Amino acid sequence: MAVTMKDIAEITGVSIATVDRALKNRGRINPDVAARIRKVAEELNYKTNNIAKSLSIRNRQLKIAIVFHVQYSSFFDEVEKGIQKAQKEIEDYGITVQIYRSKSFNAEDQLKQINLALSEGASGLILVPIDHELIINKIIELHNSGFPIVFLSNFLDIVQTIPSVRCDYTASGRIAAGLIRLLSQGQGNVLVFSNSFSMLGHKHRVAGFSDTLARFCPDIHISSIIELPSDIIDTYQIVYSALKTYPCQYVLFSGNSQAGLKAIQDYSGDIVSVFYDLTEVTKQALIQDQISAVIDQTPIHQGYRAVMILFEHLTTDTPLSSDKLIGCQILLKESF
Amino acid sequence: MAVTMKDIAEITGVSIATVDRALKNRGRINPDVAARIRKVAEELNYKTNNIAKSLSIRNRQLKIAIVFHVQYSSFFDEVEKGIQKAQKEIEDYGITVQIYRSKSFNAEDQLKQINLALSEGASGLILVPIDHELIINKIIELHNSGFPIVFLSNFLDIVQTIPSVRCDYTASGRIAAGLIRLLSQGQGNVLVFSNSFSMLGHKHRVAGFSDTLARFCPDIHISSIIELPSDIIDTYQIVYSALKTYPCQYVLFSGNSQAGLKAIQDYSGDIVSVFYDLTEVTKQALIQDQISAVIDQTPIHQGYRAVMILFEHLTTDTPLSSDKLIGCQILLKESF
DNA sequence: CTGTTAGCGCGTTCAG
DNA sequence: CTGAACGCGCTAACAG
Repeated sequence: MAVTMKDIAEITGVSIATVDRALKNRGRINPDVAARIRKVAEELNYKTNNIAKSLSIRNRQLKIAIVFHVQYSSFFDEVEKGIQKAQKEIEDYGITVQIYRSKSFNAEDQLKQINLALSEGASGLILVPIDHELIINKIIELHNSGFPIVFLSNFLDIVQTIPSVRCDYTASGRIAAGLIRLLSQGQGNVLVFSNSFSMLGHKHRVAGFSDTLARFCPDIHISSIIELPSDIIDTYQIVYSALKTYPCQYVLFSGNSQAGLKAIQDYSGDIVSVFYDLTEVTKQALIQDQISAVIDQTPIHQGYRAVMILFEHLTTDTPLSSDKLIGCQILLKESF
Repeated sequence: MAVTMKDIAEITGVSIATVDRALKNRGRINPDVAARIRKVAEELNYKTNNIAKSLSIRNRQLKIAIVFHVQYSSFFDEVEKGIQKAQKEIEDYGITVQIYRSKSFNAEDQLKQINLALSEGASGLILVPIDHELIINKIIELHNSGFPIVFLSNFLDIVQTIPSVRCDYTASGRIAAGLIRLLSQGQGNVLVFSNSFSMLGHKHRVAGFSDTLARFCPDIHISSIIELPSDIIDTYQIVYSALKTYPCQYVLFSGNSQAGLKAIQDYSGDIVSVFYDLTEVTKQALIQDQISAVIDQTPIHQGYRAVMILFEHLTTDTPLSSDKLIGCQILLKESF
């Protein structure tokens, strides 16, 4: 049996409340008896029982707010599934989870959503931060006041002390390089498409890709790196013309996969491609041999982890510290 | 706020104890009031709060016993890490976890360990079952008496109603086929090594592999399928001589990786290989380009899930039903 | 500075 | 057949 506060109270001959004060540093206690209690607790290896604790603190009405940076995205739709899974697991603890969505990449609106969440009693924030002064300032303000924040899928290198639950972007770039290596037998030209570099992770990913290629495959050349917009039509046109401009046998694609896929098909060259992110579109393309591999960032897992980390922090005394990097997965048509 | 038994008691004008009897079918209750209570509970969407429940039932001293089929294996060493992770998560619920190990593939000893576990008060059993009459009979006996059992990493097709937490073996075979397809450009001979077919999963895996190859890659031929013993020296010799006997460019290997790797190196042909299971040995081989890819069955995850499933069953009223298939992962040297 | 008490939601006696 | 009362381990408000 694990040792309880009651045990310690009996041993030290004080009341449970005093043990509580000593162990949780709630002040108003004689330093000597506090020290004695702490010593006994240490010796007996006392650990607070978090499930009992949570039962008791449920009247605090803890609330986790999640603020997205867009109204909709297929990726964040999956993230949300993970959030819901976590929500179910923690609802018995009396903790509420609510999602707020800002207009796409609109910093002012995201700020508004953050404030809304706060006014609605959020006790912690999970945020897909837009890289903008307004947001950064707000984050710093909250963070300095001790308000718990967790970044999700994205991060800001300005605020290093806030943990971020996201894909290991560099690793996902490396793995893409590995796949291109296998597919190409070490020779040829790759054309790289990436979505917005205003999302820091995408920069890291491309860097991971090109560094690894340079290291292991000196005979594979990157014919160009093209940054993609969020608009689907624009994406199509940019991809299509890039394919004409930069001849290549291989494509690494991250962006709107529907547009990318269509452009590659319309171009009708002999192209072997690796896409990021599993969606119905990429899955079907994989199965139909239009894509050779998909690298998935397991968005469900990301959403789940983010909520659970904040939950643990709010409910126990786990500090919110380092980034939680989520591994990514290689998928082939045989994976289904 | 979620609705509690107290709420229902107040609404229906009975005591909490009566609500309890009605909702948990504990008998000794007037059918009419029971029906009324159940109706209200239904309407209010009452769900029992499992964390409160667990606090209350902790004096039952629930104990999860895990019985392995070997004393040691690198794979089950990883499985154990997952078990320990789960153990930490559930210790606040007052649940004990204990591991028993039988002598390698020794059914009599495994039976002894099972009985030991039971005599030491196990309330549920996680088992890596040895495919032997002694074990099967014991399992059936326990299962029929309603004792909760979960299979781990292995399964027996005789006892279909016992859930099994394990790799999706067929899928892992398919994925191997996919990797060989990519590596070979669809042409060549593969030599397949598998560990004992007395473990049912291995049969399924090879079937998944050859079926998929036949379907997608008619020009890749399986030169032979070799069953491997557990002894490391024997493995080495069998692999070595198989390589001489069956010329091939590709190898799919599941077994003692140290022996397999050494045999392939000593043979010194030009062989591209895919290995199952990530260990320090296969990881290093991957990094040093001796192996092209590793398919990992995420043993940690398996151990973790098995414990959590049994935990949930014991602590809530989740039925123990269908198999939980764990996906496997493709690893390249760029994955590290 | 310290102890008593109530309560979180549920399970379980023990009276009635 | 039903209800009051206690306990699981911890927090918190209130006396003292």
